[in-house]
Amino acid sequence: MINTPDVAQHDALVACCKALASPIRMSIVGLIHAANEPLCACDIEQSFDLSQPTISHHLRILRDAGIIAATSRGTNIYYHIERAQLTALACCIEQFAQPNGVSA
Amino acid sequence: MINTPDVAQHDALVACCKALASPIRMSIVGLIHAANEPLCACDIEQSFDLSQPTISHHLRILRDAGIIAATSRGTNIYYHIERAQLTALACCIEQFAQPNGVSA
DNA sequence: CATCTATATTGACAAACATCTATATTGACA
DNA sequence: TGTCAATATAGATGTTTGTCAATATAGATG
Repeated sequence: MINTPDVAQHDALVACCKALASPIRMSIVGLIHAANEPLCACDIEQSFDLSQPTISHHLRILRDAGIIAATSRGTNIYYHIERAQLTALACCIEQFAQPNGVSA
Repeated sequence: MINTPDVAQHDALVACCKALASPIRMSIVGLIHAANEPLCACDIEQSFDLSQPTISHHLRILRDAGIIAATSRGTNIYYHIERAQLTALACCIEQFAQPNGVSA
């Protein structure tokens, strides 16, 4: 979650941007969003022309940033979007678009 | 501006995130926002313990992503935030936080 | 328990990035 | 025009990132 004090917030903000700063990871998020339901890693892998470990790596980065979360069922691992985190990120960015000193 | 067709929008989105995916660049944006007025490069340089060319480099990346814009006056170059771009970015991210198929 | 499937981890390597020093450009002004 | 101040560009170098092949782990099932 992005809402903590100054420095930590700044770091989390950067971490989220970093996680989304890749065409592949942005596409993964778009894919899960478009699916409107959790997707398992194998579904995601099939959408890209990249090796399984590479996708696994990108999923971990998104997970570490708190942008997606995982739920296991049997041998499958399903990923869903962490809405609160993305909303918080969007708010932080929107702040920069507002004149300073304006609360809303 | 982020609002164009699919692929271009995706790329612009990634480009913006990439530009913000650095503690220094995020701080630069925060600095300009906090100042509430355009800041010239020399002001920005003084806030960091980095060489002038390095800051210049980061400013260019932010500018190329459309997040800030420059205005020259004399020998100084003043940077301000491109609010529309950041708002567009925030909206795109917020979309991912919303269930798919919901327009508002 | 042996084996299969799904996913993660490790190690290696190339590409991209951040930083510096040195140098170039541009505008102001004596 | 010569010089100074502000900024940008170029080239070199260490660090980080993306990728793959190989291997490990964990759950399901014969």
